[in-house]
Amino acid sequence: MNNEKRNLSPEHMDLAQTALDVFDTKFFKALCEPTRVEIIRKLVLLGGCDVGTIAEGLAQDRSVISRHLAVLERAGICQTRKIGRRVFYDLDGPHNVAKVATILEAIKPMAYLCKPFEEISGHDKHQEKGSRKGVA
Amino acid sequence: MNNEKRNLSPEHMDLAQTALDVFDTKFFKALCEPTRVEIIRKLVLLGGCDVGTIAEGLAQDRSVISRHLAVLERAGICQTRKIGRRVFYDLDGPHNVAKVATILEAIKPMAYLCKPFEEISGHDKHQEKGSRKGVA
DNA sequence: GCAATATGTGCATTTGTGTGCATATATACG
DNA sequence: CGTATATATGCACACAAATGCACATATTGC
Repeated sequence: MNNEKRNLSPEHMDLAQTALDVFDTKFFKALCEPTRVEIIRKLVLLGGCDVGTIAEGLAQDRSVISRHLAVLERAGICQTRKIGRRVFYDLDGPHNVAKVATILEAIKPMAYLCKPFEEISGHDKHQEKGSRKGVA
Repeated sequence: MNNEKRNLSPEHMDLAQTALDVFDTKFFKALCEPTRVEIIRKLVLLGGCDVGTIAEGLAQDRSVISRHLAVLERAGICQTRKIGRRVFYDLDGPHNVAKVATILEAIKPMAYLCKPFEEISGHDKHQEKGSRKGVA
């Protein structure tokens, strides 16, 4: 377990800090669930809908859809508006696009700072003999 | 549960199709885990490392880190190279940036196609009396 | 007021995931 | 060859998340 740090340049440190700050766990987690993705698809197609309409045709119980919608809202992916006894959910498109754009900007330096095995291939430590073939 | 679909324009259907096709569940899922994010941070800082070095200083057992690295690799986030008895993991920066860029391109139309409650506010159905205040 | 409808919540069950330990496998070293 | 080191895997356990049912709450319409 060698501990010599190689890439501790300001650029790398900034990338490690900035990039991972924008990794909104709640945002990613909300998008991991197949049912939630289906809900998003439906919202794209139908626009703002009440819970009953969204749950229509989906396999899960309305209460489950309601919970998923709450997750999406807490992640900032959609907004709600109560009209009478119904609660309408709608995607916050500008917010979602802005969030992904922010992430992209933050990780962009990774494209040239984290090229896989760029330095290790030319490195002179830890070479077990005859093992480094075709490194590049 | 009204079922009248409102936004079934070609643009919305294309968005629903294209955008959600690029929602790589494996990719998002890999980024949900705090430990995996820490691993990524370490890889940014140190560059390509063997498992032992990565696990150094982290709370979890090496075997756990090894598993997390396997998840990251299956998600395409990092690549591996075996050198001797060690396995080096390194971030695939170009791939990761390209993936996020693809997602951003796919969801961009959402910024103007999914403005929350744009149509519902002016819609004439489902108005329970006196409930729609300040819609906009 | 009461019945009907829409949504959210408590609870129990199931499923999935992270974790650590022990161990198997692979490679290096002597 | 055997021993030491590095990594991955099998297994068991803990904990979180998804699910469905029943029910509470809120609102409409009579």
